[in-house]
Amino acid sequence: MAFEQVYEVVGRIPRGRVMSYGQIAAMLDRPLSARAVGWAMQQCPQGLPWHRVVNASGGISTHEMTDPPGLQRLLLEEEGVEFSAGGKLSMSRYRLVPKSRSRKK
DNA sequence: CCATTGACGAAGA
DNA sequence: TTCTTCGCCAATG
Repeated sequence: MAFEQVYEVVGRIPRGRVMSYGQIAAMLDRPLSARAVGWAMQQCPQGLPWHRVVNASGGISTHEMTDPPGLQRLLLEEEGVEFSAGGKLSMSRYRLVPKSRSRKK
């Protein structure tokens, strides 16, 4: 699992759109490496739209140690992403679809 | 080299 | 719908 690839994919996520760790892993031919992707994000270099990466549930999984709590949500809302009452977003709506790069259905 | 942990995910209760 | 369990990858002790 080349973390560089992970960073590259994350960098391709357009504004107002998000991707799950598992989705990124699958994009790298490693559908079962979602956790490894998370590890890569833990060392995400600056200048990367890491806030566009959320878990498959559309929730925020960041930990306050490496990232201020609530920051990711604010950044996403800044891009027009609407969150549900549960602090989660409509993955089916904001999820970036590979190859097509359009919202699902 | 083996065991534990972690920004995950899908399935079962 | 929410919580728990198991599986997978990479890193660390």
